[in-house]
Amino acid sequence: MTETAPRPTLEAVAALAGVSRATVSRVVNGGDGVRQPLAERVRQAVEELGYVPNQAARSLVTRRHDAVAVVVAEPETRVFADPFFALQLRGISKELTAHDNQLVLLLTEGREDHARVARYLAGGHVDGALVFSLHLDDPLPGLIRHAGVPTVFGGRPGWSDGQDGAVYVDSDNRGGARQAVRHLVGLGRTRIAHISGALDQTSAADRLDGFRDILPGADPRLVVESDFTPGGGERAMRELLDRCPDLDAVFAANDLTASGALRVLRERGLRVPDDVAVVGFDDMLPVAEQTDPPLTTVRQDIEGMGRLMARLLLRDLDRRNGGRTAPDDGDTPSGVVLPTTLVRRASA
Amino acid sequence: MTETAPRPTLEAVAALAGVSRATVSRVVNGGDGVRQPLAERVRQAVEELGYVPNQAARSLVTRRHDAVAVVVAEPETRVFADPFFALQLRGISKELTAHDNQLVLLLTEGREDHARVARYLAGGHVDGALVFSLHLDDPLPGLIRHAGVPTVFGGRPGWSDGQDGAVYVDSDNRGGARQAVRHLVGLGRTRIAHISGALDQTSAADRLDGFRDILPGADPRLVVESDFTPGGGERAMRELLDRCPDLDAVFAANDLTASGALRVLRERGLRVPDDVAVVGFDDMLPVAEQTDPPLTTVRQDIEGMGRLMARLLLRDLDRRNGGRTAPDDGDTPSGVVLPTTLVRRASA
DNA sequence: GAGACGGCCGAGAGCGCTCTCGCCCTCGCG
DNA sequence: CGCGAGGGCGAGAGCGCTCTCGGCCGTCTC
Repeated sequence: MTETAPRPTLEAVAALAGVSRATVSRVVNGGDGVRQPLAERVRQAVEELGYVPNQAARSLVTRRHDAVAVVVAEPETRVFADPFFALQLRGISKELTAHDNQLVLLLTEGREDHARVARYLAGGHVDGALVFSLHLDDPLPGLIRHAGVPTVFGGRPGWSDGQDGAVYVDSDNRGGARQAVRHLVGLGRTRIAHISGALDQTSAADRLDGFRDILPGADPRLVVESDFTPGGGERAMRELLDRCPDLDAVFAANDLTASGALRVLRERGLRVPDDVAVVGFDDMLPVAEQTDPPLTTVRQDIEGMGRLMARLLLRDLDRRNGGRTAPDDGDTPSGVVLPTTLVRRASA
Repeated sequence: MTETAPRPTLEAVAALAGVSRATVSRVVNGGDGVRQPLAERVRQAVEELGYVPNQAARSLVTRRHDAVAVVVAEPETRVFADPFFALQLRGISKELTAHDNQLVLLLTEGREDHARVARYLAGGHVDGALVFSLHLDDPLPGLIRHAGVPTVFGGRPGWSDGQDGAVYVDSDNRGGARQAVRHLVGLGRTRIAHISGALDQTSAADRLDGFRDILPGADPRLVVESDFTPGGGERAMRELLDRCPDLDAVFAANDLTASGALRVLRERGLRVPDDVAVVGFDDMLPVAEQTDPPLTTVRQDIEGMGRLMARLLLRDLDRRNGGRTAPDDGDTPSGVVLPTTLVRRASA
């Protein structure tokens, strides 16, 4: 098994088919300008030898790699604790493989990794990058832009360094939050609290903004910043109850936080939704459906976000490449925001 | 920003430093056999031009890619619903980047993807592969072995086609199960049930075997096959209670299953651990710590498994390569099994 | 029927790197 | 002071592919 079978080359195929390398190349890459019978003979030779093009040699001349980096800036373990990231990855993967692109995964653990990633991207090993950077002060987006690699961001990036044209895909966090709060208002709730996520993340900030859109005059004590985790949700819920024992609804920044809040409410003997209505965000199924009671929440299409990111990047890439500079479809928006929907279950 | 800055080549560096390409190459690759001052001059030129080697050109001649594929065979969404896979991936990523290797992620969704993956691996685009294949009847491992790529498996692969020498990393599922059950026995429990995972996965089968090791004469009605999900855990628990209302302990195949079981127990008014003791498996923190009561469970070092897989593969690769055929450290075991530890919390 | 045109195919020049060879220069030793 | 050995460096040959260019032939036009 260890014998290194010397892989057949273009040359070999050409010899077998009795044609030139150029012709084989043409057939392998789409086959334009080669007559039917000849092309067929080449295809047979390819089949017979089990020829697979050497990507390195190809890249060397085409300067394309058909590979895209996915960069996940993750100082915290959090992203791994919920399936959010995995789902996006899946969407990305589907879209990329549908277009014969490879997915190179770069996970960053700390500052020292930033330089490594920047170097890698600048090194031109991949055609583009999909970047997930959650925090406003993250230097990574800046470094990446500087590297000059076509990039699409997952989630609205922070505006910290005035990057105007940054292309990103996000879901409508603000609108989703409005839906949630409006729903609670519609239920007749009047003391509605919000447990936000870490506010150095745009998603958390946007959800808070949505909350404030509907309740501009909300008592500031009804808003607590938390961190998107169940444990954080518990702490925040306790604090809210201490501050305002009479609250009658909670909009949590995500389902995990909501699950923590539910636990505290139960522990304090408060009934959900009778005493306190609870709405989450994400519609993360294993969480939202399994809470007690099942969670009313705002659904976002996570896998769809991933797919869309990949699609935007690929489109950009082949525009630069094959470059039909058609101005009519040239309206790549700098940011695409996906809609959210409210999913009603038992908690509100 | 769109201007394609022509990246500097070895040639350019050589010219600037006033040496030959060969010398620059030597310096870039470790610098043996180049005198100090010259090497320094080269390094400065590299710095000044921002030179980054072209990996494609390099691979073309070295036939190495410094890249490893991670293949996740996942017909089901399940793996994505728990952080298991993400943690392994993280371990793998750390180890690979520490050795300057890239991680190419291949997610497979169905049968048609198998051929694609096999072709990719056989195509020699990567130096090796780390493969996660959960199901016994999965054809992927076979295809991959056939592709002749150095491979390490995550989890003991099924023996379906007598692959003797397959290298794999797994945790001690059987031993861990024994620990769990022994603990329950030590608590004085006598009617101990087991909710297994899907038995076409070796991890589930091994845990069941561990259970039987300790309780060879267990009432067969006390064992129910489930599917590693919370919902499955609920269904299984209901069935167990219907069959044997007098059971006094449950060993669940993983934490997710255990959480479902706990919910049913609470719903039926049974106290944990007073009436029924519950032990899980995995020690998946967001789950195990957040259940009510917190879960006693068997911990496995998931990230460590990932690291180890990567390390074994890399070692194998550079043995084939630099090939110090040292027979003394040549004892690469065909399977490495990592120990598990019992973590006692409140549920048992 | 001749010239022009266009479509197919082959020849050959690289893409940027590594690595083997062999030259030269230096040092050690007789 | 002469000779041999050895280490440092440069020249050059590819790695396997793509792509331009030019030659050939068939077809269309007048």
